[in-house]
Amino acid sequence: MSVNKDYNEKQGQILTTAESLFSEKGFDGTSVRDIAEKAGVNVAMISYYFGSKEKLMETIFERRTEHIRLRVESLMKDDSIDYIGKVHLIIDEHIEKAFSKFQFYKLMVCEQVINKNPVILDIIKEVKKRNMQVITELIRKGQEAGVFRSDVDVILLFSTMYGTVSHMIIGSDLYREISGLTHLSEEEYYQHLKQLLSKHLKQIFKAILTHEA
Amino acid sequence: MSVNKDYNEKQGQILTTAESLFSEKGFDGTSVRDIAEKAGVNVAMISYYFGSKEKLMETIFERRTEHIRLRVESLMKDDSIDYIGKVHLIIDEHIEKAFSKFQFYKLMVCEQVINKNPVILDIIKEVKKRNMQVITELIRKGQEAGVFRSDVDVILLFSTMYGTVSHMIIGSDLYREISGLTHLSEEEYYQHLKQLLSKHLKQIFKAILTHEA
Amino acid sequence: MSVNKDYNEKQGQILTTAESLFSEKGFDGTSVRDIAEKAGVNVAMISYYFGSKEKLMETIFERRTEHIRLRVESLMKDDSIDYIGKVHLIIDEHIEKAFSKFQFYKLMVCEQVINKNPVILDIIKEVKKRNMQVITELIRKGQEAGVFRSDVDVILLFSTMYGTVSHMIIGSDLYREISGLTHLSEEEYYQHLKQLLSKHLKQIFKAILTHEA
Amino acid sequence: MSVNKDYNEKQGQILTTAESLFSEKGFDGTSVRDIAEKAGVNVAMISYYFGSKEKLMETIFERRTEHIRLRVESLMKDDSIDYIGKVHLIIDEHIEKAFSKFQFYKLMVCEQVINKNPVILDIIKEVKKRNMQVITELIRKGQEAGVFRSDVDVILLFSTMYGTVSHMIIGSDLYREISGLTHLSEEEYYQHLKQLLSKHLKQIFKAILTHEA
DNA sequence: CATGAATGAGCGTTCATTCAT
DNA sequence: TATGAATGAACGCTCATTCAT
Repeated sequence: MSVNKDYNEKQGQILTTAESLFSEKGFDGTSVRDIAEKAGVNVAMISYYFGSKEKLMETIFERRTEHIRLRVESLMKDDSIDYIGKVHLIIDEHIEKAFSKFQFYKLMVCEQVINKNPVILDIIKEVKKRNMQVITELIRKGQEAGVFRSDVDVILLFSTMYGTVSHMIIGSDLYREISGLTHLSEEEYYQHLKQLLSKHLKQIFKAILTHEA
Repeated sequence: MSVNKDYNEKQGQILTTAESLFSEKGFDGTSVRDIAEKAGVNVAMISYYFGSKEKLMETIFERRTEHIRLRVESLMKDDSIDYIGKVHLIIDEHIEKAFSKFQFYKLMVCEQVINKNPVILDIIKEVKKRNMQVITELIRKGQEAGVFRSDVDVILLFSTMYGTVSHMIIGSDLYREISGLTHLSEEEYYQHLKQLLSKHLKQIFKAILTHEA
Repeated sequence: MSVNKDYNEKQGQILTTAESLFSEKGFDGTSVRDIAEKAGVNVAMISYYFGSKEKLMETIFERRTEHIRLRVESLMKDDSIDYIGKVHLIIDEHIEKAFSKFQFYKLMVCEQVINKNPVILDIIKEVKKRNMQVITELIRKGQEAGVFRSDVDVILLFSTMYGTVSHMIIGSDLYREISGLTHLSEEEYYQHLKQLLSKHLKQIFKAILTHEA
Repeated sequence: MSVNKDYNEKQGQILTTAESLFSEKGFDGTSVRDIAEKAGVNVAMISYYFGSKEKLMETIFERRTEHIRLRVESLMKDDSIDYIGKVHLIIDEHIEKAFSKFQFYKLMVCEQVINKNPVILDIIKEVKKRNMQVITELIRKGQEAGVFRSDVDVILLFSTMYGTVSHMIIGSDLYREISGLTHLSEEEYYQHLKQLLSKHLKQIFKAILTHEA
């Protein structure tokens, strides 16, 4: 099922380093020398292993595709969880994934904006479609069960979930400053954010999906 | 009141072209020769007018600062509009601004991610703080009037507004495809999106701000 | 007799500023913008007044030609001064001229090395030949009078005079440091140097020109 | 003992070519493309090997430092050579070194004038101090032995040696023309000059250092 | 299998100069 | 007469990539 190849230690090192640097300085703002140096490998090794800088970027996305994909499918079928509970699962999984690989999520946002590389764009589109299908299906069932309202725009709901989380991650520095939480470590502040976001999004989803407030 | 200088025709041409290219290909992915060629000016003219590529970018942001800033302040004082009405004004103004300068909004998202240039980051932070203050003030008054709930997190609300709109603009291609609206022109699709977003965000704000659904 | 044109105030300002900058940073290391800015004139004015940066340099040399030229000719004919006295006059005049326009002398040294501009080289050659003729003539007369030795190489003598003085001017910083005279102002140190050089060169000339020590 | 690194063939080729071009056209008057073309290497190779144009210049000076340094130290201790003989050794060694690397000596003169690069200036100062110490020590011993006069200014003597030789090298074209020796090759003329300079400087040193003429 | 050496292409910038006014 | 605006050319340098070993 997985398209992920196995990467040896050096390849993994390069991928992780590149992901980090691309996310911090952008694709064009990062040189292969930067990556090679920080990853402790030879410059030529990047072309050698991945073919080119572009292919390296694509490999980063391929490697993380698995991660972006919502994994709640099996739980969806679990009848012991109600529809709102399943929505909560989705929200929490998304938040968890986004914050655990926040550098990659930043990178993904930029790549969508710049959309220079069609391969990457396809990967992003594919996984987004996939995730939307999961949600669409859940909402459809909820609607059939009479739990969810019939006039729900999944795209908008999806955008709010992705958009709000992305925006918080991207602007976390500013919001930490405004919140006066500069005394927290990044890790602590992220834990705090995750809780806030979870509650916030659940409130929004409930309001939009259900008949009552 | 405005800090904007006046730009002559060529300067304006360069600024608009650069904004467009930076937004499409990123700052580092755009060369000054790209800009010069597309703007129909000499390469040297960019340094001549703006000092450097970086300064050009900063000038783009300075020029648009005015635009990003919410201008509803005066309407806020208009007693003939109720609190929810004022919230709607804010939402619609933000959507209108974002879509009318969508390239700049994309650029702004990427610059926040990459955050290489502190001058630009400061501009973004400043205007975001400013806009949040407007909203905070309105909500505070609404709370005093007993119209709005007391447990409102403005940052989260703000992030949802900005994040949802940004996300729709960034992913508009994908969502147009999924919606099956590829027959619409970009302009027509954007009009459609704006309406959807307006309704969507108003629903969310109402749910979060007010006591009833 | 003089080929010097009259320069208006701005032209003089440009010439003096350029002479100083060329001497400090070299011809190619100085931009016309540097000169214009420091001289407080428009950039275009340099081309306007002097035709080009090269012509400006040539004009600097033309203006100073008069200054480099030894002016002892009339004194040479004064029978009340003996031959050694006349040699002393030459030495002191050269030292005085070199130190009073030390920036130009530095510039002259560099231009001889770089010898890119034939016009300037010609100017230098002409005035050097002229000055050597004065000395040659004096020495010839001194030889005829039996005061000076017959085996004198004027070129070598000339080189020692010019070379020693140039070298002291060029390396004055180092020599001031070595001499432990850093407490003196440049002006004071130059006065000191001039006296030392005068005595030193007179000693050398006497040794080489005359029969006794 | 030597701080000189070993330079491979291409590095040596670049260094020699650059030294020649810098000496002929000045540092700022020489482009890295000039050097690369004349040295038969790629432009990028200069940055690749030396880091920058400036560093290349510094490397040229580092490479020649060894050469400038007077190497008579061992001979100084040879008791079979008298003090005047040792002075002659110094003079001849200096002349030999200067003429064998005359391009570098020209370069050194210009760099002292322009003194833009402190690294290079330090190298020059260091080696000059070093060489002056050698001479100072010799003269001191000669004075103790009663051979040399007590009132000797080493700086002036040093300046005369360096200055005269430099001046002859810089103005060799003019002096060859005046001497009517244009039929000689540069090599032949230099041999001739070296002999003249040797005799001339020895005569000067003798006059200044010793009690008799 | 891995890499140091090397390179053509392109980068952002500065240059001396021109020209319309 | 004097100058702000503008420019083609060249600058030093970095880039991703190739290739012999």
